[in-house]
Amino acid sequence: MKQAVTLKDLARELNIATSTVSRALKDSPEISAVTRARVQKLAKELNYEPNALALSLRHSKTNTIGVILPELVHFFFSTVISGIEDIAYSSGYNIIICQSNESIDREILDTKALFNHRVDGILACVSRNTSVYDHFIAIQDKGIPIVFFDRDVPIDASKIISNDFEGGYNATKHLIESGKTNLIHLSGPEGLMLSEQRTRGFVQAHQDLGIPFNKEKILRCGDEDAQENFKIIQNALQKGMKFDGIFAVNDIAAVGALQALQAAQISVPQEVAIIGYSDWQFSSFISPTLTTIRQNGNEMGRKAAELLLEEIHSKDTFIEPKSITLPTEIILRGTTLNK
Amino acid sequence: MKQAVTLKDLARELNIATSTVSRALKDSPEISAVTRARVQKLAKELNYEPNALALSLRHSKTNTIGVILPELVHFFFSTVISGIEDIAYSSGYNIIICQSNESIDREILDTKALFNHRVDGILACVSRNTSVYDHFIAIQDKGIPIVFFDRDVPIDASKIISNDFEGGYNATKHLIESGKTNLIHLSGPEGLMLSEQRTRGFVQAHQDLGIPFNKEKILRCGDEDAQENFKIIQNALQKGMKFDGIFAVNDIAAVGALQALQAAQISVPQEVAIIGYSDWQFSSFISPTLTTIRQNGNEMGRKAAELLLEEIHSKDTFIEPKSITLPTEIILRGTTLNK
DNA sequence: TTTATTATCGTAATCGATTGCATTATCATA
DNA sequence: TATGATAATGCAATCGATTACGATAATAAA
Repeated sequence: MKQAVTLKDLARELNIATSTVSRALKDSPEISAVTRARVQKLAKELNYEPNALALSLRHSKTNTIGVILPELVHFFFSTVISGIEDIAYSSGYNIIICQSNESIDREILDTKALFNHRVDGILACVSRNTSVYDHFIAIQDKGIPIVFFDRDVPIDASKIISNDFEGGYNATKHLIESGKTNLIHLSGPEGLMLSEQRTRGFVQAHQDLGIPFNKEKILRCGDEDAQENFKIIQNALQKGMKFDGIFAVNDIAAVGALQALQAAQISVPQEVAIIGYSDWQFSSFISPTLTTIRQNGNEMGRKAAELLLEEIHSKDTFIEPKSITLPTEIILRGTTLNK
Repeated sequence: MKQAVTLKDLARELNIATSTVSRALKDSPEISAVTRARVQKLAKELNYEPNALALSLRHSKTNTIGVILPELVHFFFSTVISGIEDIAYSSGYNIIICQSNESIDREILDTKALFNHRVDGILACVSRNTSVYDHFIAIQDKGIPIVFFDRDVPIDASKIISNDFEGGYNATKHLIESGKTNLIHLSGPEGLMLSEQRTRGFVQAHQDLGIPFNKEKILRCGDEDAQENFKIIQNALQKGMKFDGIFAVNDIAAVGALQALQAAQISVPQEVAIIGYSDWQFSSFISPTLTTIRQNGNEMGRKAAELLLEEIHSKDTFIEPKSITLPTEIILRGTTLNK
């Protein structure tokens, strides 16, 4: 096991100063062509690679960005990461990934770890349980730019989120316009702004289109768990609840609902239509195929990374935080009547 | 925007040497209790955090491990990463992730970048197009341990792979034992050892169970693309090919096949049974639910990380490379007859 | 009182690279 | 033959921390 080759090694070998080696390697005109050639030849021979740590320390620049997100095993988030990675890579940045597992404690440790690693910036999607934001503000105060994505936060920073209100609104509107007027909504966890926005869209669409609405139409479904939602719908059916359309806060919940309906011999979409959210990979595989709202995760990741890099590169001059809202797209498939 | 607080800042403020500050912060008995208290108090006040870069440079230890894999948007890989992250986190390590996008060039750059960042070790799943391994060997030679996962490589290093032969064998055996004897196999890309192993299992099961076999039964399906496999099966049907069971190299291919059969009004599993591979999330959602071979990605990630950490911690004393083969599990569902 | 001992803290080298500022050598010009 | 200009290279500080070693002072022992 050899130790890595350093500038000093090259210098010793050639009997010159490390500063000369350093300059020669970057083709500085200060160094004679002969010396430059000798240095570069030896560097190639010994397979010299500069120590990024030393460079980072010297320049106070790591060319690394940190990413904090709630979960890795999640289709949407994986597409976001992929988008981030694309942009980061093509700009010469590496990414350090931390998953908070929806834990605020973990999130706090992650921000600290990323700061200690002196990442040049952070991309974060806060955990579902985050209600204080001091750990992010502390980081910002130390001059590290942060861009938030997917989940909105009450912090003065750039953020890029999906238009969840619009998504919820259009999903609901689509159901209503296809003739369904007695809708229920499987809503996400309380306090998660994103799911509350979708719910708000659900309510607003009712009002705008003159469809009566009451709170009983909202069933809280908590986690992304098909089984749980299966039971919720099964329960509702047993209680004799009447409805002809379901707007689920995500595709997993929609699948649970679909299966409950199928188990109860209720035809989809004829008797009950279903629309999900996020366009998971499986949504075009199941039968009937799932109508859903697509959020472009890759795009979100790319935009977030671009925004962050912009802030990093202009760290000196103050940059006004931007808020970007990405539009959603409705994907019409088999679980709704598409007239 | 404040600059980060350094030891020197604390030292200047208290009018003592940085070495004293350093020792005081780690409760060294060399430092008087009074001084210790003063230092620690100020450190807390100013929110001092040690610069991990400087520490890494000093100790030649970054507490970071690099991960190279072909793709992020992939259920199996995301579970592997999650497993890696679990172990890494609980051991105080961060992970830097690079996706090669199945490109050897990209992979080479990634290994270089990770080396330059002086990661303490690397976990790698080689790209599908990797046939030379110099870039990995170069890294090894510099004393950085590498553990390979999922895809086998002809390198003297620890590796942890799934028993693809067993998986292919059991999948085929299951089909045969459920009464299907005229099977076809949608195989993965040529040269990818993992898919060749599955194919080998397919062939071996035929031999062991006395079922005639010929090469026409193997249809190469290349990528993980439902559409492509839809067409392959559609084509086969149009050509009048006869079969009563399909073993697909992955669940995506299996879904494509399933849809082609459904489009042709062929009942699954009565007329044709299907078994996939990997147990993607959607496989229990589709209809009929997909019988498949489960590989425990999380487990693979955890084991790989554990193996790597072991090598990192005993970097001085030579450690014999280990090869771990993880067993697979067959998940019986609706697309096969389960007697 | 003197020496030994201990408690406490500072000095300086180090990790690997960069870079402003000498320094030396060479050559041309006055 | 000085002298100034220029080319080529070396010295040393720096980034932020650690740590072996040295230094000082106070206290204890002789």
